[in-house]
Amino acid sequence: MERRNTRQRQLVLDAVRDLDDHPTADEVYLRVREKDEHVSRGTVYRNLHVLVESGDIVSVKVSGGERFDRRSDNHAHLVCTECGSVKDVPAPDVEDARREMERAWGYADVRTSTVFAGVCPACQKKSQAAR
Amino acid sequence: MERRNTRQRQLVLDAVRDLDDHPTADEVYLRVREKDEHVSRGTVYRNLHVLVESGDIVSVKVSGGERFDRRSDNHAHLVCTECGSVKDVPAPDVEDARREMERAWGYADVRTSTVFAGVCPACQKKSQAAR
DNA sequence: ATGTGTGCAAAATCTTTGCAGGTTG
DNA sequence: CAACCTGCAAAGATTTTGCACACAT
Repeated sequence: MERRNTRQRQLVLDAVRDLDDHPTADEVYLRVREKDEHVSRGTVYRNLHVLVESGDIVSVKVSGGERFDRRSDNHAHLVCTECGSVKDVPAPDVEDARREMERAWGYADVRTSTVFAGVCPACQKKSQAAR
Repeated sequence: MERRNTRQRQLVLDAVRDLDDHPTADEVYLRVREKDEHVSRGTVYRNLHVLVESGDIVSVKVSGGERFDRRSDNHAHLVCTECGSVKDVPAPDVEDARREMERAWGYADVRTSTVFAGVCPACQKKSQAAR
């Protein structure tokens, strides 16, 4: 159960922090590889899980798959359903509701994730042009 | 672009509505197969996408993959990070924030998804017992 | 020392797609 | 009949895992 500090784990954490555009697992892998040719995909996946588990990073599920993000309680995500881009936005306050999950249903350690999904301005233009 | 009403599409829609425990694509497939042996996985996946696109059903992304749900604007989801169960809960009001996404960033057709994640009572007991 | 973590590659999942033929409106 | 849609199976994409060795504590 002890958590060790390996170079690879640090590289994965750094990669997620450096890439602040919500990278996919594979993008993290590629970034890590820039620093060290020998790190394997398996290691990156394993460490992403460990880091999410420990709360050092956050996993964001959107259409198109799983993305990772540096920890930050106070933002939500705004994703474009056309191009898949993910944008940080201020989080709405759902603290009351969150507490209610713990109180009313007895869940522990409840975390909140708010995702807004729509069509970004660029993609609106694009689909207009296509018409 | 015309939308046709095929037996298979109806079966998929019915399956999602019948299974009200937020089925995975594969669970929908299995359910459909109970009614008709010959429907293929490809067809189920294709129709799930079509139905999400048209708003007849909703896709819920949680740890562990994509789930589907009958349309229902006024609920959020409470998922257990241990067993993966998904529960419907009343949605917190984030309408102001949602509108702000459209106003401030120019996104169109913005939809909201709120997901709470924690450990359900049953899983809390389990991990206590394991100690 | 000891048990975590790693690299590698294979395996397991899960989802998409090409194609030939069937169906809907 | 002209789109659409389907079944099948193969291909793609993504993630997990077994194993032997390496390394942090």
